[in-house]
Amino acid sequence: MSPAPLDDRGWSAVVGVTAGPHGFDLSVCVSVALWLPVNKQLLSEDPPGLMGPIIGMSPDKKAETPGAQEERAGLRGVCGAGTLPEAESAASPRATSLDRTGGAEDEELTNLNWLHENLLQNFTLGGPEAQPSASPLFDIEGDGGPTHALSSVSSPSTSPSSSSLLGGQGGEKDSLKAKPPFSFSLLIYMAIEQSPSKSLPVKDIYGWILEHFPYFSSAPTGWKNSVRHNLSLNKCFRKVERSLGKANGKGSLWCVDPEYRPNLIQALKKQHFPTAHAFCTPPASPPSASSPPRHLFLQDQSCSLKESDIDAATAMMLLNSTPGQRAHPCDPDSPMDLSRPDSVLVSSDPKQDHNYSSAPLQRCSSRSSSSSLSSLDEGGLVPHQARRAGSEGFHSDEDSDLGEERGRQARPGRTKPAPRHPTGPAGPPGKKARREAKQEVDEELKEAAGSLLHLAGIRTCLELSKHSAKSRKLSRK
DNA sequence: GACAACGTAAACAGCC
DNA sequence: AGGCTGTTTACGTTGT
Repeated sequence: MSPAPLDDRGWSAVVGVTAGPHGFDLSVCVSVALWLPVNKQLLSEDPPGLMGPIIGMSPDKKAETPGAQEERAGLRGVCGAGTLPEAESAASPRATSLDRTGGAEDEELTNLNWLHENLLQNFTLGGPEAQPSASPLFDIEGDGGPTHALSSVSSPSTSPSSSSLLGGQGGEKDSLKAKPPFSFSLLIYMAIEQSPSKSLPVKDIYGWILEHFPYFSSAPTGWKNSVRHNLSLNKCFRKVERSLGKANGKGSLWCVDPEYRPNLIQALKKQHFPTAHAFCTPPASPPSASSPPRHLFLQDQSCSLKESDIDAATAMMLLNSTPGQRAHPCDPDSPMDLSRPDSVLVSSDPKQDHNYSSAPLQRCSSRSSSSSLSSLDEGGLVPHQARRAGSEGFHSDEDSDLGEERGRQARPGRTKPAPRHPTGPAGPPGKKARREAKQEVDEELKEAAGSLLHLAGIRTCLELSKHSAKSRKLSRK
């Protein structure tokens, strides 16, 4: 099914991919820019019209006031301490240009100027200097303060700017209240990823969400329940005990299970891309003169990019967490250890998203259709370790302290191993020529993906795969 | 229609 | 006692 350019709430995403000078060379300009409503019509409507699915929420429910911000300040200190590694060392309190654009009014809902000026730097796949503490999505500020892209743009306290993130002028007041196009798990993921220590107490997660998605400030309190529900149920998130004797020790810290991060990344990717296509065809209301730079949109050349290219590019972007840059409380060894095959696997299987209980199996069942990276999977890169039989909750074979601690149980009906349909080189017998051609294509894809990874300084077992592919090639000769 | 993902609500227990 | 946190169950909606 082809995705609608915009969802029913008028949200869309901006995903920029600029092919480098060498075609597949996407070394730099892969940018993603969150989301924003571009449907002016929708935005100009009254809130109920804008809210879409959430209309159904009972309006009588008590609105939550965003009071978590001051709490957040207090909690920040907690995050980096205790059982968690000191990850904030790289914190570099700096005010991005976003801060300065707080009062800027966007003339157009589709004016992506703010995006260009404020966010792109943070989202580009530039060199290491570009992202001191890169996150799959954001330029995570070390101090987790309101200096990062999103918060500075959308902080309700600072702003009109939030409206710019949410769509700019005019109906911003309404758009502010628009439900973000992210699932709770993704919101949580983003919150956690943006924290200096890559872990947050629930309260901070609330705070982050409130800060960046003001919609929730006026939403019924049920969303908090949903957040907790997600944290508890979603295997992507792990609970990390606070250090003993810590003041404010109520509750635990939550972090993203590195093993499941690819799933979340994948989910994020999926959440962006369908709508991203909207930008292939210019929106109804064309960007103003101060449109974002060429590389912001797919348009032109980018439109001609194969989806696989885009996928690969996205993966590159999302994986823009150079090894060693971040410490992860849950997995100090490798926050996003790109040397681990499972860390780079981003499949296009919708079932692989992230949720609840089937993630590990889902990963195994990566169905690679068009994604270059997925072709890695085909290339035998599905990590053996990911193929855990009956993996429920956190696997017993990994850091048992946490795994046992949570004792997540199987959700009946939630754990159905998706059948894996390998589409690898094995083709119909007797069609030697076609088979070889297919293998050639596969190998080209692998090499292309490898180039991408190489450009990002990522070494994965793809190279091994390449080697083996070449070996196979040689052995065939 | 089945299924999965997701959202929401609610009950409950434990802790502070 | 009340609020917060965490877990669990249930159900509805939506998309595939």
